[in-house]
Amino acid sequence: MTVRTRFAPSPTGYLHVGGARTALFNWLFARKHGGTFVLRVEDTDEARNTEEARQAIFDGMKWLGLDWDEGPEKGGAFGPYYQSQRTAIYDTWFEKLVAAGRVYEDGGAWRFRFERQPVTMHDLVCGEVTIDYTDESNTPDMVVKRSDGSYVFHFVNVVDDLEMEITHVIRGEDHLMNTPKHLQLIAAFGGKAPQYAHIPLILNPDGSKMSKRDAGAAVADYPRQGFLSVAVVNFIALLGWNPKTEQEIFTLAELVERFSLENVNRSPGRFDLEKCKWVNQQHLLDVSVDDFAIASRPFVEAAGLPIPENYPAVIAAVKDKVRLFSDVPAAVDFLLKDDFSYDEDAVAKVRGNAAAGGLLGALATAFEPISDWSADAAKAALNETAQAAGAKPGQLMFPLRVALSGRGHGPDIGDVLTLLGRDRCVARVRHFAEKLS
RNA sequence: GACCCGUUCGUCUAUCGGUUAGGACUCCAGGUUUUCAUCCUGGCAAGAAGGGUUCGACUCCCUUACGGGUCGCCA
Repeated sequence: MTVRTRFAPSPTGYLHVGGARTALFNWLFARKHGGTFVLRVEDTDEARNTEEARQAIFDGMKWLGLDWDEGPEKGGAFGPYYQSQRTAIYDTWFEKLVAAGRVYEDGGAWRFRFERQPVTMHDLVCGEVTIDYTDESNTPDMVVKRSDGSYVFHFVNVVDDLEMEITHVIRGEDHLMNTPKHLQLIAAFGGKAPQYAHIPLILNPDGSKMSKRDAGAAVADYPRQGFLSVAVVNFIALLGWNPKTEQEIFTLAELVERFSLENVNRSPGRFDLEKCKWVNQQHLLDVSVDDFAIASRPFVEAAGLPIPENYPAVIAAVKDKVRLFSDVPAAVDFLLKDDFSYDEDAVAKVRGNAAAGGLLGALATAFEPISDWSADAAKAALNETAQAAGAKPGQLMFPLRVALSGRGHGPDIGDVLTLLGRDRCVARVRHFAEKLS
């Protein structure tokens, strides 16, 4: 049996992390087993569907790297993949229910008559769960066809999973209580039920349900914030699933190799943006300087900073010090423009050393005549200046850093010296020395 | 309210009856780096509560509490 999974979003809003993770697990499971991953658009709610939402979902999946084998833009033997285009198919399946006497009219709508008995499901994640359908007041017969002739979710979802020969339905736990309904429908059709796996939901940091407007909820925000898609995938994969190793940073291929439904957790997880950023930083370490420069450039431009010719060299100096591409502008601004601001705490720290001003003044003078400027030449000058004043070279490093960058943290001083060039270094050191006095 | 699912450091998690309850993020302290970051070392920090079962329970059972989910002519 070939594995066939599907992701079936309704285009009523942007792709959020919960949906993305559902898509991811389906994708991973299909890839892991050499199966087929289907994308099906559940656009039966005409009032709420929008073209923008549909596009946002496609864009989100593409950004995450979750390519589908069948579905919109791709085709396949089980199309069409928009439910709004499958009415004729639903009509024939509905007739089966009519013929079997399992539906009855109620107020213009058609209800499916449940078998009044306990329904047991064997969920790949939740295990065996039994819901009692004996009491009709708790489980009223469900509407499958609305009075306007359209079909409801439960019906089309089940029909399509059958029609498209879906073998594994991996979906959010919010669907667990729907499953008996679906099982009853499948039984009425005489169909073979897919295997179900209900995965726990993702919560906000405070434990509340994560929904729209919550920080980190929209997948589209991640590229805007400068996340790498592989990092986001890595992070959400580990939220509710664990690979049973202490390794935490994975490539897509490694996730595929290790993924299994048995290791999906049962309890909902909270979304920790800090850890997500850390995961991103770890992945950033593997990005080449050139790729990093290309990816970070839009963020730097958006901040209104000029892009110098030696931009890749600038990036090389800060690459390993940022967690997101969006951190880059603030990390490089002093390298790209002269009117940067000084961090008051760092300046105060330098003022704590009464000799700093004089030393920096002397340093500027020592820098000035260097014709063959380099980090080594500058450092040699720094050592001489310090020795001449009877100070340790190390004492000058921090003041120099603040003089050149305006802050106490940043790239390697040697890199800064090189990138800035002699004249700017002299000017900045002199200016800062005067500022101190 | 009824019905389902769940509950290990603040967060993500390991443990599948016997462990000093391990790792990661965050935070703190040292070390390395003449500077910053990386990195290394160390530290803080957990089995919701109460009953059982057992020689022995985080692990199995029950109850309670708490959290989440579902109860639509939404999906």
